[in-house]
Amino acid sequence: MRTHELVLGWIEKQFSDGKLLLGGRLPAERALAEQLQVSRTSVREAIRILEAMGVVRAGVGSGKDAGTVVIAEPATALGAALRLHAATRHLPVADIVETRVLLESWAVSRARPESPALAEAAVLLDEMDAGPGTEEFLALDVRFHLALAAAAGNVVVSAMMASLREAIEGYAAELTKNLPDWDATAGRLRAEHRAILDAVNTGDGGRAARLVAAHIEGYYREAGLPASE
Amino acid sequence: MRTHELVLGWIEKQFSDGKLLLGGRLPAERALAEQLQVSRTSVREAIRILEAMGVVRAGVGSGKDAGTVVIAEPATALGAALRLHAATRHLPVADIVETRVLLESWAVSRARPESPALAEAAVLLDEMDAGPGTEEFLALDVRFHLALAAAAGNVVVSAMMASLREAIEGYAAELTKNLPDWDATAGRLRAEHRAILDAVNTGDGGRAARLVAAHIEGYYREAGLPASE
DNA sequence: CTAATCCATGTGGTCGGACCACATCAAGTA
DNA sequence: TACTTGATGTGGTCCGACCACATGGATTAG
Repeated sequence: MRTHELVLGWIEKQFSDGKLLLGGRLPAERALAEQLQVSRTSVREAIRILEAMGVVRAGVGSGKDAGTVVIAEPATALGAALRLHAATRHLPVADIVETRVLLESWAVSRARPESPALAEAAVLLDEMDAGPGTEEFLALDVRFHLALAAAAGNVVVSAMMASLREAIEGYAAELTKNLPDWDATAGRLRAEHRAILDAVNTGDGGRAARLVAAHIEGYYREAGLPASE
Repeated sequence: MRTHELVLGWIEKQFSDGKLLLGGRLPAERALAEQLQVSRTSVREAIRILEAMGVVRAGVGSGKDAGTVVIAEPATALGAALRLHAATRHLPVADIVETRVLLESWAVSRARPESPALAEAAVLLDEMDAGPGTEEFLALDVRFHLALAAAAGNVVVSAMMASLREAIEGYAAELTKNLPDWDATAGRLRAEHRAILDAVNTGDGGRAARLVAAHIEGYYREAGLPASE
């Protein structure tokens, strides 16, 4: 077993033993190296992996944001992984979109009308009505869909949705350029958003699921989603 | 921007430009360091991340399996990420199980009866009838469910399912110890497997989805899935 | 006494060099 | 011909050094 894997195992054990909590700090790299009797290099490689996994964040300097602190951002890891594999052309974009439809349909069908995330979603829709630019509109769109997903109360599904979105973010931005009339599309999207949110708020999960599936698939179809290879 | 991120970006660009294909090799660490005018340390940190993401595999020595070669194992990355976050108690096991039910139900409802993966699944069921030990039974069970998922033809869903399974693998193994009568449970699971595969083979996706959901939820309920915190 | 300045301290980030273990392959040898 | 041996190239590990940065206390100017 390689040395950095040993370090990784030690740190993971600290996690499962509850000795490292969210917001807590790992020992300093030099201290950890001495404690585990390994080189600082190996400690750093382990920390690099944890950082890529969205489990810790490394900060220089001293004080508040310094040191290596424990965070909880699973979407970071999933997003980076999907993005990399998409870059290698081994994850068909069509599969990613299909998975997004699957997860999001489920999420809205399970969303609880009393969830505070829905109130946030409503605010986002108002902002989208205020006539933002294309880029801003898309950013709000992402947040709206994530808020919808959050209302289902399953953090795994939320993280996966966020990561799918991140993985095809650049791709989606490219697609908007294929649209014949952005203003018309934006108007349609806004209306569909209202309908989806309304269905969720009235507790009609089935209708919300159908609407959101049509919403996503319709968008990619209009923008010219290429056939899978 | 940190140096290893620069290296990461360069390599990712090679991917998206199609200059690095599956089975291909990255330049040697020392060569890459010189080419990008960075230290070998930074190159190694970037490679460590790619390795954790399931994008490359590093091998020592020379010849066939040596060097850093490009692979495509997205499930590795997703699984490791979920496992780590589960260890930090920030991913409720209940959410993971729920997501597994969601993905697997969808997969079997979409499975194509003519898929070769189903034939493989049938073989696995025969092996499970041959009376393997508990550990072996569980290993076959994993492969059976993955084969079912593969029949849906969506690699993203397959990868996510595999990773969910990996994340709670140790946990599931613990659960079996809670079972009052393993032989009885194993017999029931085998019967349920047959019913699921039969539903898929006859093209009854709806029934297959209901069966698989009940199959998974029933197992965790029997084994005493703790309430989410 | 107050306020600004300066510096000691500790953190991660980067670098270059060295050595090791390993696997292969070619040259040399029995 | 068959075996041995060494050269070569790969990743794995370690060490020591220096840098940039942020803080906090000591020092100094007002």
